[in-house]
Amino acid sequence: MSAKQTYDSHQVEKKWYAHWMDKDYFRSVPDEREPYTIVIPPPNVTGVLHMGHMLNATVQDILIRKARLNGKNACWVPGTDHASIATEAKVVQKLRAEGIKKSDIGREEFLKHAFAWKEEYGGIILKQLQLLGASCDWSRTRFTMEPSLYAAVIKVFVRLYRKDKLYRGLRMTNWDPVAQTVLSNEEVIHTDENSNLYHVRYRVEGTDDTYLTVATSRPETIMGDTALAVNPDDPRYHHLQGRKVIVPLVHRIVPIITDEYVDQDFGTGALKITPAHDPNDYALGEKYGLEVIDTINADGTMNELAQIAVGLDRFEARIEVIKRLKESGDLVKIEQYRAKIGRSERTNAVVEPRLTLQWFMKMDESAATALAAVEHGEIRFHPQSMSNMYGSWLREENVRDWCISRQLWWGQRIPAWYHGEEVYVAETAGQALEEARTHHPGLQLSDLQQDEDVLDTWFSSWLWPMSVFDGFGEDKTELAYYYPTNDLVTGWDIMFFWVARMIMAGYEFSEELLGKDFVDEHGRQPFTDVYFTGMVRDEKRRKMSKSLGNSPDALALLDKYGADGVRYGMLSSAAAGNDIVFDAPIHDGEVLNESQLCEQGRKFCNKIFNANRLLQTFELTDVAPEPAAALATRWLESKLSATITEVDRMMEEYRLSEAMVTLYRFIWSDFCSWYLEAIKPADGKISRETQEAAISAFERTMILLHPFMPFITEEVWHQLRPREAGDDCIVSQWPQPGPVDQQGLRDFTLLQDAVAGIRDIRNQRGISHGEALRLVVRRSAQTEQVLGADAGAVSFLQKAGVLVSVDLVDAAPDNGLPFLFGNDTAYLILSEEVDLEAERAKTEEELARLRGFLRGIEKKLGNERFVSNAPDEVVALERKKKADAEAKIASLEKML
RNA sequence: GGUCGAUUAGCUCAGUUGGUUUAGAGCGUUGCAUUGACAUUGCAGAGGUCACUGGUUCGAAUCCAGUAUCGACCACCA
Repeated sequence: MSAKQTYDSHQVEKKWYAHWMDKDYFRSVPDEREPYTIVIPPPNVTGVLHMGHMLNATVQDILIRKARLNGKNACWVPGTDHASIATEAKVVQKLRAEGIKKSDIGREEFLKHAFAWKEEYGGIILKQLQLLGASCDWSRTRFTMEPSLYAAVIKVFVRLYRKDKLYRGLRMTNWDPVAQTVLSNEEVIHTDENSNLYHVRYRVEGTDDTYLTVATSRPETIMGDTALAVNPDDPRYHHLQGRKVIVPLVHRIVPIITDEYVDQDFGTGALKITPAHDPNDYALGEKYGLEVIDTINADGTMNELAQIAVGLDRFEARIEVIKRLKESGDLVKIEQYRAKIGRSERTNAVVEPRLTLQWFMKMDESAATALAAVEHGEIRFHPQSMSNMYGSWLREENVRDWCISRQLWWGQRIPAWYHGEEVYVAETAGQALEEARTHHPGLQLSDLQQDEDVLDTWFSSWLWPMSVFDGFGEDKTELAYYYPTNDLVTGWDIMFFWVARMIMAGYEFSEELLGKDFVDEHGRQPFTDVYFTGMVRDEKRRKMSKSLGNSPDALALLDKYGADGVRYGMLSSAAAGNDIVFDAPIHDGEVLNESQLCEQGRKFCNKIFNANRLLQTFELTDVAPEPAAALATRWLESKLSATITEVDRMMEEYRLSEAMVTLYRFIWSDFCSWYLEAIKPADGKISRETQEAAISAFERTMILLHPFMPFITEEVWHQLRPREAGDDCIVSQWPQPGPVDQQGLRDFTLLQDAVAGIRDIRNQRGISHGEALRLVVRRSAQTEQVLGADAGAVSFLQKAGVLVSVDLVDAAPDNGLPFLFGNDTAYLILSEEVDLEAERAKTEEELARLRGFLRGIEKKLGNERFVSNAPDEVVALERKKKADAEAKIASLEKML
C-alpha cells in the first residue's frame, strides 16, 4: 500500500475546470428542455474578488449545478458593470499620476483611456470566479457598456421619456464635490459623527444691542443666509416677528420669518435660512420667496458670492468664518453635538446639498407595481423577512423620484439634445434633428447641443435580466426562452439600488418586448425568487471592506484551503440572509489566522479522498457478501435514500447550508465511520457485490455533494470506476431516493447504540479496543428480532464491538458488566474483577433519570384532557414511550 | 423619531406550519486509544432552567403581550 496521502486541490481544480470548459458543459443554448436561469450580479469591471463575491458566486453555482444535474438547461450569465463613478474615479486618478487632467484631454480622449483601462483590468474578477469553480456560460459574458447594452439603455431612456416618466428639473440634490457629480439619495450614506453646534448672534436691525441667536452646524454658509426663522408660537421671539436682522461678516439685511417647521426645543429655537445649501432651507425659501445665494463651487470651495474665505475649501472656510465671528464677538458659544453626516458611497466625501439641473424618473407608479409584485408572491424573497425591508422602502411615503443623470463621462450619454430652452429626446442625433426641424425647418446638427451628462450606473443595471439576452434588440428568441429568470442571488445591501429597480424594469418593459400573451402566460417579473446573502463580516463583526483592510485575500484563501474547502467554509455558516462572520483575517496575501471553517472544509475533502482510496485497495473475490456487510449495505441504502429526500427538501426551501451539513454528516459518520468500517475486510478481500454496492452508493453521494464541492466530487467520481468519455459527475443525473426501510433503520440504530455502550465500557475501564470480549444478551422479543432475524446483526456487532461471541441467554451471567441494549440488558463478560459499587451507582443514576422521565409521561397520560384532545398518534407515541421506559427500568432493576 | 429583526452549550449557529424518548451540529475543551484509507483519525465525557415576566393551550425554544439587551433599515430637526 502506498504511503499516506492528502488531497491536493491545486492540480485537481486546474484539471477539471479545464475539462469542463473543454467539454462546453457551462454553455447553454435554447432547446426543448426547461430552462433554469441566473444572471450574475455584475461586479464592477475593475474590481477584484472579495469575500462577498465569493459567497454570492458560491450560492449561485450551487443552484446552477443542481439544476444542471436535474436535467434542466442551466444558464448562468456572467458579466461586469461599468460602475461609472468608481471607474471614472480610478481613471482620473491614474491620469493625474501621469500629469494629465481630465478637463484638458476632453471627453473623447478620456473615454479612450477609460476603455483601455477596462481592457487591462476588466474581467480579472471573472477569471478569479473561475478559480472558485463558477460554472458560468462564459461565452455569454456581457458588459453594461458594450454596444448592445448601451443601445438598450438609450432606447429605454427614450421610451420612458415618451411615456412622460422622465423630466428634467432644477432641484436640491446630493453633490459629491470629489467626484463632482450629483448622487441619488441611495448613494448617500448617513452616519453619526461628532460635530459642533455653533451659536451665532445676528443683530436686529435698528437696534444696538438686541440680538437673535441661532444654532448652526455649518457656519461657513452664513454668507448665503437670506432669512432667519422662528416658530410663530414661540413667546421668546414674539417681539421680533416682522423685524429684520443683519447677517454677521457680510452685513446683509434679511427678514425674520415665522414657520411651524421650526422646532422650539432645538438649539435656540431660531434657525438660519440658507436656501442654496440645505434642502429644508430651500423648501422654506421657495415658500417665502427668499433669495438663493449659492456660495459654494462644484469642487467644494467658496466662490466670490461668499465674499469671505473665497477659494478656500468648505471646511477650511468654516475655520476661517469661526475665527472672524470670534473676532467680531458674534460667536456666542460652541456646543458638542452628534449629527448625521451624509457621505458619498463611492468617494466618502461629505455630500453637499446643491441646487442643480438634473434628469429624474418618476417613481410613484413603478414603486407601487414593484411592491405589489412581492406582496402578491409573484416574486418570493428568501429569507421571507427581507420583504419587510423592501416594503418599507417602496411604500408610497418613502418613495422619491430617481435622479438618473450624473456629471461624468464614463457611462451612457443622455440622448437629449438642446436648442436653447427646447429639448429633443431621441435615440440618435439625426432623429433629434429631424424632430427639431418640425419646429425649426432650417436647423442644422451644429445648432443642437447634446446633454453633457451620462446616466446613473443603475440605469443600465436595472435592465440586466433583459439586456443580457438582447431583449431590446431585434431577435427576441433568447429573451423568450430564458425570461423570466429563476433565482437572483445578491446581498441585501443593494436591494433598493438594484433588486427593486430590476423588478420595476421587468414590469415596465416585458410586455412591450415579449407581447401580452407571453407575459400573461410566463409572468412579467425578472426573476421568481431572490436569495439574499448576508454580509460577510470579520471576527469583530465589522463589515468587510477595502477601506478597513479587513477583507482576506480571496486568492490566498483559495490557494490555501482549495476552492471546495473555501466553498464549504463560507457556506457552512451562511443561512440565507444571515450575516456570516468570517474568521480568517489575511493581509497582503499572508494568512494570519487559520480559518477553522475553511480548514474543516479542507479536511472534509481529505476524508472523501481517502474514503475512495480505501475502496480502491480491496481485493475482489466472487464469494457471497459477508453477513455484516450485507446488513450494512441494506442499511446504507435506506440511509442514503432518506438523505436524498432530506437534501431535496432543504434545497427547495433554499436552506443550502443545512443541505450541505446533512451531506457532511452522511459522508463522515454514516458512510465512513459506520459503513466502511462494517464492510472493511480483515484480510483485504471483499465480495465483488459489496464493493459494487459501496461504489454505487458513494458515486451517488458524489453527485449530491457536487453542487457544493464540485472539484473533489468530480475527481473522486473518476477514480471510483473507469468512465467513458463524457461520463462526468457535473453532467450526471441527480439520484432518486429508493425505498426507506424504517424498521431496518431503527434496528440498526439499536446495534449502533450497543456498540457505543461497549466502547463506553472499554473507555471507562481502560480495556484496549483490540481485546476481543464476549457479549451476552438477554433474550426478549426485541433482542430476538434484532439479533435473531438477521445473521448480519450478530456479525456486525462482533466486528464493530470487537467481540469473540454474541449469545442470547435467558438468565443473567454472574460475571458480566451490564448495560442497556434497547429496552433490555446486555452483559459484557470481563476477565477481571468488576467494581460492583461503582457500577451500581451508575446504574442507579440512570434509573433515577428514567424514572423522572416516566413520571413526566405518566403525568401527561394521566391528564384526561391530553388523552381526549391530543391527536391519536401523539397519544400512541406517549404510550410507546411509557412502555419503553418501563421496560428499561425493569431491566435496570434486574441489573441491580 | 418610525419600522423590522435578533436573544438557544465557551464560540458560530440549526431547530420548517406547537407534540418520536425532558433541546441539536460544527469548532473549542477534557480523557482514552491509534499512526496500516484519512500531516491524523477514532471513541467517549463535560457543558444549556432555549434573555426575563406573564398569557393562550392537554402540551410552548416554537404562538401572544410586556420588559431588558443588542443590531439593522428608514427619516430634512438646524
